[in-house]
Amino acid sequence: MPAATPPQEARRQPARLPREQRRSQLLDVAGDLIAERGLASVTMEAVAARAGVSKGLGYAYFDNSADLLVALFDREMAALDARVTDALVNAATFEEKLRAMLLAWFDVIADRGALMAALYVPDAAGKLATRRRSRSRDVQLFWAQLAVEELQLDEARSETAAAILLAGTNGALEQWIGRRASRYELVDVFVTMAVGALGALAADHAGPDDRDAPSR
Amino acid sequence: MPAATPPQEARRQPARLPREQRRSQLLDVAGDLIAERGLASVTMEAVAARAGVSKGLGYAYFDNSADLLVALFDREMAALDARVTDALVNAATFEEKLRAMLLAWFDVIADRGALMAALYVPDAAGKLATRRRSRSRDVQLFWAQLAVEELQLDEARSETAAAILLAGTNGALEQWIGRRASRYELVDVFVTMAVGALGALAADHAGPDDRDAPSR
Amino acid sequence: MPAATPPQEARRQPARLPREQRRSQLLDVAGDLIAERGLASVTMEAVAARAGVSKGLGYAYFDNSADLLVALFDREMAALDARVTDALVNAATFEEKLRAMLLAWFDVIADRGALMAALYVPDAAGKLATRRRSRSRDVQLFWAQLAVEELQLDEARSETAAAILLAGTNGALEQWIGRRASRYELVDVFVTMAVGALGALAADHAGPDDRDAPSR
Amino acid sequence: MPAATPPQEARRQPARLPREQRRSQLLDVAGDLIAERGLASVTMEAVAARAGVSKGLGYAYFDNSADLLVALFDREMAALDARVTDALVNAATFEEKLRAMLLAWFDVIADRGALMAALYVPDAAGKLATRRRSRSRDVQLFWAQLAVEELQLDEARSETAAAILLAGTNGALEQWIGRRASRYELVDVFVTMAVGALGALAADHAGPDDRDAPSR
DNA sequence: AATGAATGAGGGTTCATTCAT
DNA sequence: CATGAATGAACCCTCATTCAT
Repeated sequence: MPAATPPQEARRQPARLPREQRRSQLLDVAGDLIAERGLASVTMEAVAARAGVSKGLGYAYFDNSADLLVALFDREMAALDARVTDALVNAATFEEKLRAMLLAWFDVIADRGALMAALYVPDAAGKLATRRRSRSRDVQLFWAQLAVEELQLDEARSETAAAILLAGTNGALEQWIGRRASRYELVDVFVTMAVGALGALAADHAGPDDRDAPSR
Repeated sequence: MPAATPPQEARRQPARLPREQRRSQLLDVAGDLIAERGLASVTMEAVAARAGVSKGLGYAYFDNSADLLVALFDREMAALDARVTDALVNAATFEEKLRAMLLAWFDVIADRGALMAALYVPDAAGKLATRRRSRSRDVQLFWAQLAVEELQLDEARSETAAAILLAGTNGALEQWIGRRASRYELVDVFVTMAVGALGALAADHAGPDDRDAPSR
Repeated sequence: MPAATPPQEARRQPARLPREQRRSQLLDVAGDLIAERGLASVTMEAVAARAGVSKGLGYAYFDNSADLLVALFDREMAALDARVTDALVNAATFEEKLRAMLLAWFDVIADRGALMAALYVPDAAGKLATRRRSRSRDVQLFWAQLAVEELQLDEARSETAAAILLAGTNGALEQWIGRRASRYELVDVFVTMAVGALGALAADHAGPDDRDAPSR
Repeated sequence: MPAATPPQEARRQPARLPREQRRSQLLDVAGDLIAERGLASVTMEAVAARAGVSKGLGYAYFDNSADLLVALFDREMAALDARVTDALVNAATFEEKLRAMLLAWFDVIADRGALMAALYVPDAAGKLATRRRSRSRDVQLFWAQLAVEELQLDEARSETAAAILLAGTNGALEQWIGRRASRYELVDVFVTMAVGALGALAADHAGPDDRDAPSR
């Protein structure tokens, strides 16, 4: 956009800012952009314009645009983890933990909705995708471990089960976003299903030991 | 190596092709690109280059790259549906159907692997996303209906459950792609979990009629 | 435009056509396009599509798109000339001739309005502009000659006067198109002005013979 | 001549330029292009190439080529207006004003010749045409008003007369450009004609009150 | 720490035109 | 006479990124 662009957005903060504050402001702006216009709208140029700083400044804080995205992802996920960790403190049983985690998760989505959705969704491209995958794996292992400890599942199946359940939360999320069920209904159904599923798995495991034979 | 630049890509076919064949070739090429470098790598230019045709030719077949993607999605999903439909013919119980569908699905993935993964994964942008969402909803309703009929779940929870389970298949898929489990193990685990989950849901529903009280 | 374009416009005439008829049809189509969407919309592709023939066919009739435009211009101008010539037959005085010509001209514009306007307007580019200029010069000389004969103006000034008056008709045309005056009012005003202007010129010429001296 | 390709165009100035200066340079270049190769030759790319800057730079100054053209038009017309306004200061009678304006106008054309011609000529397309039309209307109304005040013409006919005379100046211009008459001859002829034309109109108006009867 | 001019690559799109069939 | 696949040039536009100040 050429000639005489008057400042059209909020979040202007022209003057010199201490490093951390400026960095944080840029991330905020990127987050707003994502929430409003999607991941693809996060260009260094757009972020700078909206932050009211010059085009080049972003590069003093992030090596390139992919890095900016990764930094934002890390910040948001750290916040999410903090909430989940908090929620887990008071949960005793596996079911309670599951429920607590889901509620915490839904809380964060309710707060930073579109942003989280955009960040959390897999799309295979770039550094962000790599980071996301690595995080997903961590979360998956955390839950797999929990299932091993609390439900005595074997490790391999526990991991698979965790992957499936975690992916399943996306389904719940979509139902929620599509306004087809309330947050509490969803958590109830999900927890019931998860407990049922893991129970069945534990039972199956205890039973017929011929996992590679006849039945298949 | 001097002079004579060798043909750098397969699939070169500079000659005149009948319309349908060229169209199909362009879709193939787009599929290859997706599988190798992700959705975002499908530009009209890249497709043309790889197909060994001129930049402009693609526009004689697709209005733009979004349309090309939708066309590819439709083609691949039609193939998937055909296989799944075949598989369901010989399945009697719900569990058998589930297993049949999953196996058919994995078969297709085994064939067209990364492509399917990339196409099937949710992201936020463009016509493809719309198309995908609409399809997902259809599939979800199909399974929800099945659950209602065969397991006597109520409709609302059945829908939610279908959404969760369908999303869960993505988890299984990732495990498989990450080579962390075999196709058959995954299907076993998934079916066991699904049956357990739906059973728990049916039981829960039949039981305590106070969906908003004590036990929760 | 790709895939399955159904015939959306009239003037289809698929089968083999005698040469002159096809040529004429293509010119008609080009004329329609100009009238509806302006000169720039006349591309070989658009003409072919609207005529319901294949893209390449136009080149069997016109060497290139500029030639097509010139051919159309010639055809339309020939029609205009025929009308004007007709109108002049019954006009005796210079004033009558002027009036007759203007009315004939307005008639044609009323008929083929937008097309004539687009064709007749100078825009400096390409063969069409050249042709238009050459025609304008011819018309100008015709009227200059008339003024010399009937009003005894000297040739040089007569030519200039003709150029000015002819250009002036564009002003009248714009007034008409802008609906700011009726055709008859415009002709009246124009004829009055033209006669007054030429009379003043004749008088001036007769008078002070010092065309390059004091008064200036 | 071997090696060392010489700088092929003047106006190269690769270095960093203050914003206004660069903008102005780009307009200059566009003007040159128009004068030499017509309106249609003004593409963002051609302007950049000729200015010796990169393809994208133009977009930092103008949204697109249509905007660039409008900016150029505005700049040139402002210069023209300034000259005409100057010239009018010392003119007392209508005839003197007319003459002053014409001379000022011819002066500007002599300076920026082909450019003005190309910009001032009506064509059908885009923002430039809109701008030009609006300006033409303003100029027309200015002269119409003058004629009303000084020659007691009625408003409606005065407007029409102004439109015709203004358009007529294009004819004079063409004569000049075609080197068929000198600037002073043209102004003389034009002024004589204009005064004669308006006089005739005033007389006609005063005379027969039956504008829609016998004589026609 | 910050600006803002400038580059250059990448992708989009349209058409005139050619040519094998 | 007619089709329609294919090319290639010319434009359009957006950004990541660099760099002198």
